[in-house]
Amino acid sequence: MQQRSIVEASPPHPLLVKLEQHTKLVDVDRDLLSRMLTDIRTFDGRRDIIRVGEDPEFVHLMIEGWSCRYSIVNDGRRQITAFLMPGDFCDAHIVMLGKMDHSIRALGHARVASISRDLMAEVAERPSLTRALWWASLVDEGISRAWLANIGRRNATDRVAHLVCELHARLLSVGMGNDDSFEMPMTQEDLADALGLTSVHINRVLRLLRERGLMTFSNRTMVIQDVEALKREAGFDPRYLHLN
Amino acid sequence: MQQRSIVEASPPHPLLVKLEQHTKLVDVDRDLLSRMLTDIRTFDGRRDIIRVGEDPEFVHLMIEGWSCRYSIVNDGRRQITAFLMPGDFCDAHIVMLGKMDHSIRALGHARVASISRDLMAEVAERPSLTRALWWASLVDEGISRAWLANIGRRNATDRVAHLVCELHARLLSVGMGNDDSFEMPMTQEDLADALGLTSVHINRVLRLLRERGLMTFSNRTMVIQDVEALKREAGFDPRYLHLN
DNA sequence: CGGAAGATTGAGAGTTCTCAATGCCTGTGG
DNA sequence: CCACAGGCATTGAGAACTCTCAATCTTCCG
Repeated sequence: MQQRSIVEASPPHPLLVKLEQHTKLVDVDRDLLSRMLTDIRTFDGRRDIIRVGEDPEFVHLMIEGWSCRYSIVNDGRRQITAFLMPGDFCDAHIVMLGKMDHSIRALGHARVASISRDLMAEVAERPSLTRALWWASLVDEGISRAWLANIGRRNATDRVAHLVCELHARLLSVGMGNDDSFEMPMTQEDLADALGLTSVHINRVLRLLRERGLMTFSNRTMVIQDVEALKREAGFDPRYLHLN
Repeated sequence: MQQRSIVEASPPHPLLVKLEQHTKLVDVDRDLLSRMLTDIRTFDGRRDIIRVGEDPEFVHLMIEGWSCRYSIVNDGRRQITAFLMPGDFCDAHIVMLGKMDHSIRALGHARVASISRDLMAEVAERPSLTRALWWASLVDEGISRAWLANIGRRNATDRVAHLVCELHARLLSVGMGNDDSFEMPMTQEDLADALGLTSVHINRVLRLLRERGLMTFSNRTMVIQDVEALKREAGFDPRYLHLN
């Protein structure tokens, strides 16, 4: 019972919060999910979790901290195509596709669960979980499309604002972060590589947003001073996140 | 046998070619797939097949011609997030996600199959088909990431070159197009909206590529004069398409 | 304390955009 | 069969946004 109370005292795991938004899970499902969280590895800043071309033995799931998907284009420049936070799968697709077509790297301190293919097969037996994971994968696809619109059709300031709104909404949806601030281990260069800009320009844009009283980013902490104004600036419409 | 020879004379359906690349299908599967192709609607240029916010009764599948996914950002500008060709599903995800978070529009003359939810449920009963459709959806996700890298980290010329290489490879993979040319109903404005550029700039880039002897686009026909040089220019690495 | 990574700022260059005019092609109605 | 309208393509000129290069400052960590 002590164990139980400790469990109840700590907030529910982001993965659970996320999946239960749209799928009713029963105890069998929860047990299976908790077995996914047993084999956990720690990565410290800027180390690759998986590299392009690999066919990893395990499926990886973010437990704590952040990571990013990225690709290197031919001239050596990097594009970050997703930020992953607790509850996000790194490579559920690898079961189908074989080799990774991009890499995944930890940002700051991160803990990642390794899930054996056998266990994933067990998960696939349960329709409720299959549906839940499929749903999560489709939301990721929606996020990817939203990033395309962001990079393709917004100026630098609005891109930053939009990304911040998204990360804030996603954190809240897994029971993390705070009404008006959150921790974010990215460097300005990471933001640049995610938004199709340079770190120098990101720096100027952050200053502008700070001067306009919209948000402040320093010491790995994002403080949103005026949530509504920031959303308005970014043209942020959260429907693509398919939250409840 | 006459029937047979007619079937053999006409090229196999793009959807079959696509799915059989990675999944062994049996006759039951093929029958089911052919039942998906019975209810076909025709769309003529620039008409929406599905609109953002809708929860369509049918799932849509491209049979002939092209369409695009697109979103409108707050200031009215458009971002195309995917080009769909025969064999591509428009909205398989709608079964899970509910409302559309983007719209889909026909480009030029297009024929689209409407598939009832009942039939989709039947499809979902067959693991081979489920796997095949899931695989297709994951490839779409990979394409989306490749577009992010393209828009975020390549200059205008290389973006156009990369897109052309991709469309060419995808057409070949479903048994369409030609070794060095293909039909493409997009306007220069469509290309611009897909690549995060303006139509004026697309025009200049097309001229440049033409003058350099790499490719020519006119009268809705793309002619690739030097395939290898174009791939080199674009830094095109087709692994993200997961072809065999 | 020293070194390395990251943040900040300035100045000038470059790519892409905007605005605007013109040309081309196609389908339609007289 | 021709004139015309509308959509699309093409070109020029100047403006705007973002990049590059480079120096300096700050923070973090061993």
